[in-house]
Amino acid sequence: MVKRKGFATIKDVANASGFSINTVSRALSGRGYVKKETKEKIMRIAEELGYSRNCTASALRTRKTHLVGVVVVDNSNPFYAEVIKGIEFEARRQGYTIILMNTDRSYRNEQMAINTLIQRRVEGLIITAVQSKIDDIVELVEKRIPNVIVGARIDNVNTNYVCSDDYYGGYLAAKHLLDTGHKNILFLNAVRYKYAARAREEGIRKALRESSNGAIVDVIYSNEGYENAYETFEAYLKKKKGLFTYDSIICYNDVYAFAVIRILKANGYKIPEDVSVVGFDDIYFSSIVDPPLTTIRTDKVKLGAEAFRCLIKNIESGSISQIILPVELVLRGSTKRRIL
Amino acid sequence: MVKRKGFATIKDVANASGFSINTVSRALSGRGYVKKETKEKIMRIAEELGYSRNCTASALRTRKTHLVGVVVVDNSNPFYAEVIKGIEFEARRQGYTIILMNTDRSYRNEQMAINTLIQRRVEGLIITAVQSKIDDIVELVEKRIPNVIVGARIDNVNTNYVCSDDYYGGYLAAKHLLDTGHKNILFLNAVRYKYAARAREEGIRKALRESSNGAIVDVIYSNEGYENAYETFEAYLKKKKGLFTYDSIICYNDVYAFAVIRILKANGYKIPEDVSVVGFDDIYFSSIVDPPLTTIRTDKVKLGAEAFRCLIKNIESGSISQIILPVELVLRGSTKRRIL
DNA sequence: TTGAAAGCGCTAACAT
DNA sequence: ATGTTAGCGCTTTCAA
Repeated sequence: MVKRKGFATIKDVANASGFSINTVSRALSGRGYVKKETKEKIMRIAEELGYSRNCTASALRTRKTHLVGVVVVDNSNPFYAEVIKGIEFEARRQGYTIILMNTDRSYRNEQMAINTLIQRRVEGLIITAVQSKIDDIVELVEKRIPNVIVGARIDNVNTNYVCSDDYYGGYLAAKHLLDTGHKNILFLNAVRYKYAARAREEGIRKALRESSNGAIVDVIYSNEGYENAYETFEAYLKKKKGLFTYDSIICYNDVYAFAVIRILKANGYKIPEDVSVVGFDDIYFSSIVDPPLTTIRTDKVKLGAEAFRCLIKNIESGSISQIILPVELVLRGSTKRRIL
Repeated sequence: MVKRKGFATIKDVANASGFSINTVSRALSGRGYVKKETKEKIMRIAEELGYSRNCTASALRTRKTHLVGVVVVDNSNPFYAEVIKGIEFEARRQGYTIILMNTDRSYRNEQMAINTLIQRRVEGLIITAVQSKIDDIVELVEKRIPNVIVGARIDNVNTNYVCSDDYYGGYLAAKHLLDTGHKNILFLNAVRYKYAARAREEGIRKALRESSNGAIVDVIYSNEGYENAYETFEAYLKKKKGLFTYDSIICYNDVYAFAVIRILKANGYKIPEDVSVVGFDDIYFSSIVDPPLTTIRTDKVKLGAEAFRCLIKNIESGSISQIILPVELVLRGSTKRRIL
């Protein structure tokens, strides 16, 4: 504690204990042989001096930062928030630490974030952003920087991904509505360049093809976020002069569903008596709102934890994992049990 | 790109360009004089070689990691999520990067997190956890590790904090109810060791003292989280045999309010006709639920951004900031406009 | 079982 | 305007 500034170093501990720097290093880092007594003495003195291992230094030497970069659009989005929770939990469990960066939906920010993280020598990246272009991912793969994409399949690039079974989710949502007698479905989808948007739509169409009871589905598209969904659906209703001819709506995600329910209620429609509403994701609040939302659940925390595990596997063995997690239909109050 | 592994270093760039390591360093880091042409040439070659600055190395040398540690209970909690968003945004703007760690409400995890972050030589810590004991904070101050507490005042320790005006928030909430004719208020508070819980309760009591119209307030306490609040309030109602004699409830936060509304509805009470409900925080979903929640708003993103700025100020000048951000009453559908 | 020496990639003095 | 040298704190051969 005599040094002018900062923490004691192994050198300080070496001087104070009479052993060499090397011996101290081995004692404190745990690798290499050190006599038990020696080790104990060194540990004690380190404690006394307030020694704290300098990760920066050891990372430089060993080329292992035990750091993982996490890039998301917005950490406060309830979906991403839970994914991050899963990543952080698993990372901590395995002795890693995560650096979090938001992109605020800007492609440029995404690039800068990736760059920053590489300069910090993270051992890998978990990315949930992927703004339209996949060039950056290709570049990561070329640079041999381990990475995992969360929430989307990227079939033309050979890299890791973890996503939920969006296709089957769409299928389940539509099937439920059809099975309970709904005939006119509106799908308020996200914009089409998103993988999940396409997959969910296809799943829905499949269910319709199978049912062959004359039911129909129409699709409209909205940018993401409550506000955008709200605007889109409100404009749609206005165009139709408030006349809503569908008996059910599937929404791209739960937040879209909240917007839709709000607007429908404001226009005098009862949920689910007049219109059944199905969401996607089952975010935390979906069970709390009134009526509780019927939705396609996907385990977001698991999505994150799984993504981290893939990353580590990729770092350690170079193997590529492409994982699709199961989804399930959660029946709640926003859909009618049976029509007629 | 000839090296067996990893990125090109300034040494590689030096060799390839014919300049010395030092010149390359100055050219690429931007500090120190370099002739314009030289700089351009070096930049070009660095680009060609796929050079990427190694932050680990420069951090070791300069003792500046430009890293900030963020410790929260749970990043997926909507309140903390927005605080984190504010921190991350401001940090990124100022060239810093954040390391995120959850404590899962465990004091032990909190200690381990702080330890890990110190070993990584973060330049400061932003902590929103503070599980009962403040010993850790005291220790940080003693170790001269800059830190900012978010969401609580710690008066007996001389360190930075940023919180919202909980006392006035409580006052506002109660005053609103009293002004609109409510006479019997129940306050579903969090456990008392939380600073915010005590402050809000005191604010409420102040409003009652001022009004002197015979109104009363009773207080019950619940651990945090939707589930806990749900259980507590349900048990309370059951004890009262479903008979609820209050005309209004103030809840420790919005999530508590959601639980309360859910239970009251289930017991046949109409909100706000039978019971007015006020929350705290104004999290994102409070405007979306039905009825939209009257609540005391605090700018959570700003809370985070402000916390980061305090931290930097503390790092750079050693000055201590203790900031209390204003709150405001947001009137929505969960409270009656006037009784009688 | 311990120590000496070299070096990870970078920057800061100091010299030229 | 550029180069030389030393060293941040740690780990890793290689010796002893």
